Amino acid sequence: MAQQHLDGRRVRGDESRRVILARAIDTASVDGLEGLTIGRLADASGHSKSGVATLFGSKEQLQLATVAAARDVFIERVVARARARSERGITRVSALISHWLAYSDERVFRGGCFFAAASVEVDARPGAVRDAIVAAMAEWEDYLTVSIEHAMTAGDLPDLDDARQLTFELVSFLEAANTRSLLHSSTEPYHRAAAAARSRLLSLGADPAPVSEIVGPETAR
Amino acid sequence: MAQQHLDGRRVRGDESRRVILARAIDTASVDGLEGLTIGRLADASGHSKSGVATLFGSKEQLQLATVAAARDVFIERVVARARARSERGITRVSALISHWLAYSDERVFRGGCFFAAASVEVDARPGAVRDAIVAAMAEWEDYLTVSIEHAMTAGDLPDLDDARQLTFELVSFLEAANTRSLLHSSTEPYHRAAAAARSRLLSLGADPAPVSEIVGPETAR
DNA sequence: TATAAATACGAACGATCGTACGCTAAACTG
DNA sequence: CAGTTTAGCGTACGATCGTTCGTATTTATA
Repeated sequence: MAQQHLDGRRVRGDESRRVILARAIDTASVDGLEGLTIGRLADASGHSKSGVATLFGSKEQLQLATVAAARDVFIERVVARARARSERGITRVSALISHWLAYSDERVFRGGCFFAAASVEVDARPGAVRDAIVAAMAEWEDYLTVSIEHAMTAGDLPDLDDARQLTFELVSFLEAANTRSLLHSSTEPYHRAAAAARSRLLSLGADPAPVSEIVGPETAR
Repeated sequence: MAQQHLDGRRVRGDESRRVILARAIDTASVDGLEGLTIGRLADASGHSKSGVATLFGSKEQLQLATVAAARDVFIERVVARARARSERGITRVSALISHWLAYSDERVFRGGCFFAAASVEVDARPGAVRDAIVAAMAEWEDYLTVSIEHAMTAGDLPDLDDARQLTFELVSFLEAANTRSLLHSSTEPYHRAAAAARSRLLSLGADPAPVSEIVGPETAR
């Protein structure tokens, strides 16, 4: 899997990149990917400006590395945790929703969901960065769609002809809650999103028990 | 209402501001309010850089004027048109949704809905610009909520204890459709949003006839 | 008619941006 | 051991940013 011979130079560089990217994902979630600047990242991480520039090559490559780092965090906080704590079926779908809300509410990124911010920033601007955001979001929505299809196969949900429609509706609630929580400095939107997702799944005849585990903040965990 | 004595100087300045702001709302919908620059607006509108600076005073005031100009466009394209073409009740609610989708789909702003872009940009950045965005969005959501309450009073919808919950769900669909249409250069998300809103209203027992008038692109109008 | 206000311009300011160049030190490769 | 690659720094470049200043022009006001 990993390289056989660890290159000490690359190890050092990877660690530097790791530290810098940890700052970058927070900064970008607040100021946007365009708001990332090499100079400020250098100051914040104790490197020189040209050092940061060397480590990433160009601003666009820095942005792409930031997207990749944010994707790792998202997968760990939402997908991996939901997988570890739920079985396939409606329970998994509920867990994905609940962990997404917790991920946004807990401000894993300082400016809320990184991809909610980035997708809106780049949606009208073609380029490699936009392509990376599109790919990451498609990955997430595909995973949620497959999870819904598993719930259908398990008989937890009726056989919808278009699981993607339900995915669209659920992620709509999640992203709207993220933005409104930030705009109004309130956790109420998370409760609204949880209630909306719950009632939508119940309207499809899902088992009320796992669906009721879609929770907003306060009671989350 | 208006001033009695028109000041010829102000008339000239207002016209200049009008032309500049027409560019600004399009630019901001693509590059964000922070992406607005006085120099580029000057070039695009045939004014000098210092001329634009004089007309607006500061960049923040330019951003605030841009938000106000975008609000005017939104009210005309969505609220005023829906009011003119529908009666109070579920018909009005459907019209608001349908006109919102058309407003986004027709790219009244080059980068899609101005407020969808701006709200996500400023949601984690306190300041006067964010306050203006919050106020404009609250105005819109309040209007939709009141329209829902009118539909309830008219008996078109059951008496929900919380009309704002339905508002949250509906605007979630609209904004998600806007972003996804831009990200994927597709009109499909508008059909998804229309279908989602339709089925949500039908699940509340609304009259299928006016609800079916919530339409995506192609068939819109 | 004198004064003030508003539009508009050119020029310049200090700051910050992304990038490039030259260089050193360390680590790997033949 | 010689040569190459990578990390990292200092410096400098041209571009663009928001803002300020001085000045001219037009219009309104006293």
